[in-house]
Amino acid sequence: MVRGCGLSMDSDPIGSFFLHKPIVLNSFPEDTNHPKWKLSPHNNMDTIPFQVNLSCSPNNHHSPPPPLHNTTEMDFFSDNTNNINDNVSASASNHHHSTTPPTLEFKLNTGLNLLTTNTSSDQSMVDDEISPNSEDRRAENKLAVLQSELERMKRENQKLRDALHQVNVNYDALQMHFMNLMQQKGEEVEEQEVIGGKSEEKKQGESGGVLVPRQFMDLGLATNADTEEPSCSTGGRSQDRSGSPNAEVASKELGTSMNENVNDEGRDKEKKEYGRGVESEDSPSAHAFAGDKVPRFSPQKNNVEQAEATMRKARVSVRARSEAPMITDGCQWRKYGQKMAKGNPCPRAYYRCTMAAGCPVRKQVQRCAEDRTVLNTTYEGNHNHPLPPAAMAMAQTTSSAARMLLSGSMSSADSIMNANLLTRALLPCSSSIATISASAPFPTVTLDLTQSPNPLQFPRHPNQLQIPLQGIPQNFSNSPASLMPQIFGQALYNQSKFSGLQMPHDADPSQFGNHPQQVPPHLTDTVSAAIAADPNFTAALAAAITSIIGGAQQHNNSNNTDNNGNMTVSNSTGNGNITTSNNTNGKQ
DNA sequence: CGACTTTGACCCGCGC
DNA sequence: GCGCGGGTCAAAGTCG
Repeated sequence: MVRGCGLSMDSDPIGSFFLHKPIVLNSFPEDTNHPKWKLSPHNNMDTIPFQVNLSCSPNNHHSPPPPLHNTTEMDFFSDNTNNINDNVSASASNHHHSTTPPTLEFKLNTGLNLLTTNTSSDQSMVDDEISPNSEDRRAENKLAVLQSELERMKRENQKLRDALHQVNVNYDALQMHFMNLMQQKGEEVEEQEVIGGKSEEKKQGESGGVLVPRQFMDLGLATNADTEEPSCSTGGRSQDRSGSPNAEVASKELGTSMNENVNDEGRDKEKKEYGRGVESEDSPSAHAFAGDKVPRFSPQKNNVEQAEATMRKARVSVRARSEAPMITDGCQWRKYGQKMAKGNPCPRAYYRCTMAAGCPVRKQVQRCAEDRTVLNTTYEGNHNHPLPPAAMAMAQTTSSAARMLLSGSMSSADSIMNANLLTRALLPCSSSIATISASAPFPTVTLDLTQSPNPLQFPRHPNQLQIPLQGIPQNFSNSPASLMPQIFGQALYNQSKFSGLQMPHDADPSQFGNHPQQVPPHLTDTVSAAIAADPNFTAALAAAITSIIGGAQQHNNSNNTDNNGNMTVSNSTGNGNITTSNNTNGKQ
């Protein structure tokens, strides 16, 4: 889900991401109790649109929402609000008797002008006790106070920018969430139209299914997604199918028999690559079941399974500079092998995700032969468990982009179309390019986060189209941007979910009957067209990708925000490139 | 003692 | 059929 800001993203996803706390550029003590500082329990659009929950300080991204009226939720107010009266009195007295250094003034809320205006009594007292240079000293004090105030305001401004950035992130995440919900809604309607009462038995199983935490499953479901329904916290739907043990058992049983119709090569290959130890999660039988209950249209069915198999082979590759042996991506990994790969003196390490039993996600880590500082991490598979919250904002926000990008994995025409979509999505804020390759053995998304001033430095396929991203942090090793693989891993799942894009348009609609994740082609085409036609969406998408990565970077890097609230990363010397290589010629 | 890493062996696909 | 390379397994070792 979306990090920080205490935003209630699950409720009122569209209207309420605006700010819970107002941005006020001064911090007079009286403001701390001003109604405009009170958190709005609901997103009241009547409130000033610039309300920001400033609990989203760079160091507080993962903190729970602060309680209402909590004066400490803005750290830069804490100094002023907690002991404001003490500070005022103490400072006032200090300044009557000495030339207090400006450092003490940082804790003084000078909005009261305590040091610059004297009452008649004060003036008389000062005049009685200090030297004739008191006027000069007062002027100096005033100057110091103003300077300190200026500094404080600068800090406040920076924090407000950060908060605004976070709000933008939340907005983008919500927008993506909304898009996903809309797509799923359409999918659901379409499914009902297609299968009619065919799923009655299944629905009974769903109703009695076990509620499985699927808060993040919409993007993170593994290949058992064919029997489980991913959703974006859509409540009932999220538990539909997903937690249904009946459906899962049925899928295994039927899949076993159905699998007999699958070509041996594909089956064996899948079992080899995904079946070991995780048969229940990722068995080809489950996918076989997903297609239909009755074997028919065998060639089309093979196409479906081939598409799904290809999607399961889809990979996400990340190039990043890191001195660490492995980038931190928020997941737990266990090394299960290491090999010397040909053409690279550096060994390739093999890891599998251990965050959940049977998670099929694996990754390979290998240093670049040309540049040992570059770590090449390749992810494969999709998580079958909720991802860390920090990863979910990016996951939800970028999933659609990756989905569009990847949805052309089977069709060169679709590849071009989706590349264009993503390009359109990113170009509004970037001068970058996208890449699509037809020569990779399987669909691969490559995210190049190395500090290459020249995006063409690294070898690419000649038929690649490049989409550099704006604001991708270049120092990847400790950056939450390293969570990007999860995004694309999730997106790969979504891609498989939308593998209907690759299905023949004349395919038997009943094939979708028991494969709720698959959307009939015309629906996804419609959705894609709608997305592509919406400049707001594309702009938001581009901003989301940029700002989320940059926002995550806040933990480790100093970020800057321009006057428009756009995040820039301090080390943005290079370009973050997304390279996708879609196999259009690979074996099917 | 459990989790994790290391590392040699094994399996499989592919090209010749 | 054979060799090569990629990927995985699993026993042994290591670590906290």
